[in-house]
Amino acid sequence: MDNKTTLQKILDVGQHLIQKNGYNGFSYADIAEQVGIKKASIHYYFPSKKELVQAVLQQYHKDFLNDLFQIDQQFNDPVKKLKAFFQLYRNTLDNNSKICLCTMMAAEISSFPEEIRGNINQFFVDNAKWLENVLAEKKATENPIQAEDLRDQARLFLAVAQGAPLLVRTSGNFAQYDSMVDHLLTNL
Amino acid sequence: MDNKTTLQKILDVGQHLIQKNGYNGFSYADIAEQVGIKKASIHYYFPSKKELVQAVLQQYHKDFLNDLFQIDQQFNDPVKKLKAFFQLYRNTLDNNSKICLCTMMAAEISSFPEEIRGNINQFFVDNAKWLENVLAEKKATENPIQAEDLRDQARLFLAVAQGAPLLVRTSGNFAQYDSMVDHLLTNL
DNA sequence: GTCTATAAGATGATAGAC
DNA sequence: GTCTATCATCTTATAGAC
Repeated sequence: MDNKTTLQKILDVGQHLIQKNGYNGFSYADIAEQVGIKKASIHYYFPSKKELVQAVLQQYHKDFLNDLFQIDQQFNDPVKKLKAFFQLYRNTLDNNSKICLCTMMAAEISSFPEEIRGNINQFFVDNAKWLENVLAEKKATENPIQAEDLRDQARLFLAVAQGAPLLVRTSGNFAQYDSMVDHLLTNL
Repeated sequence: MDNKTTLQKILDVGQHLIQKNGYNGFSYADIAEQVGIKKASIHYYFPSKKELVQAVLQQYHKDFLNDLFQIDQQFNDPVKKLKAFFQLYRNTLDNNSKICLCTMMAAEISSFPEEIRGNINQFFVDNAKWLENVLAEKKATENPIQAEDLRDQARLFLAVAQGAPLLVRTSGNFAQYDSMVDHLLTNL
C-alpha cells in the first residue's frame, strides 16, 4: 500500500485526522508528519485547508455510496441490508475509534462555508434515501405504510447511526452499539 | 440579567461558544469580546482552557439534571416525560441552532484528558439512567420486559437525542426532529 | 479584579530555489 | 513536486502595574 500517490496519502491521512480530531483539531503539520513530507508540499495539492476538507468529503461520500451499492448487490433481505448498514458505522468505530466523517463535520458545521454545509447535508440525504428504500422493501411484504412515515423512520435510523457511535466511543463499550442496533431492528 | 458576575458571564459565554463552535473552535479572545473584558482577565478565573471547559461542563451537567428533576415533578405520565425530555434537546436547537454540549464534546473527545472524558460519559450515563427509569414506569403498566432490554432502549433513545439534532441542524429543517421523535414515541 | 505588555509557540499560507 | 525560508496572524498563557 506504499505505492499510493502523495495526493492519495494526503487525502487518506486528512480523512483519518478529521474523523479522529475534527477539522479544527488537526493541522497541516500533522498531515505532513504522517505522510512524510513538508507542510509546504501540501499546499501544492490543496492551496487552502477548506479545499482539502472538501476533497476529503467528496472521497468519503463516494466511497460510502459505493459501500451502499455493495450491500444492495450482496443482500436481498431488507433486514440484512439494514444490519449491513449499521455494520458500516460499526466498522468505522472498530477502525481506531473513529466516527463518521460527517458526524464530526456536522458538529463543526459553524466552521464551514455554505457550499461545504450543502455537501454534508447531501451525504445525510443520500443515507436517508437509501434507508427509506430499504424500509420500503421491508414494509411492502407487510402492512402498507404512509410514505411520510417511511421518511421519518429512515431519518430516525440515520440519527441512531450518527448518535450511537458518539455514546459508545465515550463509554468505551462498543458492544453497546450492537445492543442498540439489535433493539432498533427487533422492534421495527 | 446584567447583574451577573464576571465569572458567570464567562461560564455562560464559554458554554455558548462550545455548543456553537466546539472546544477547538473558540478562543479566549472570543470570550473576552462577548463578555466585555480582556483576555488576561479570563485567566484570573480559569488559568487554563481545560479548567474552563471543565467548569462549563459541570454547570451544564448540573443544570440538565435539574431540568430532568423538573420534568419528574411536572408529569406523571411516562410518555409525557419522554416528550419533555426530547423537548429539552429541541429547546437547545431553537436557541441559536446549538447542540448539546456533550454531543459536541463527545465528537471532540480526543482533545480531552481522561478526567474530562469521564465527566462527559457521566452525563450520558445519567441521561440513560433517567430514561431507563421512565421507560420502566411505562412498561410496568404493560407487558413485563427484561432489564437488559430497558437499558438498550434507553441508550437508543439517548442516541436519537444526540444524533437527530446533528442531522436537522445540517438540513436546516428543525421540524424533522419533531417527526423523528414522534415516530420513535409512537412505535415504542 | 482588571488592565497592558509580552512571551513562546502553533497556524495557514506564500515565495522562490532545486 | 518537494524543499527551505519566511510571513502575518492567532493561540494559550504569564508578569506585573494599577
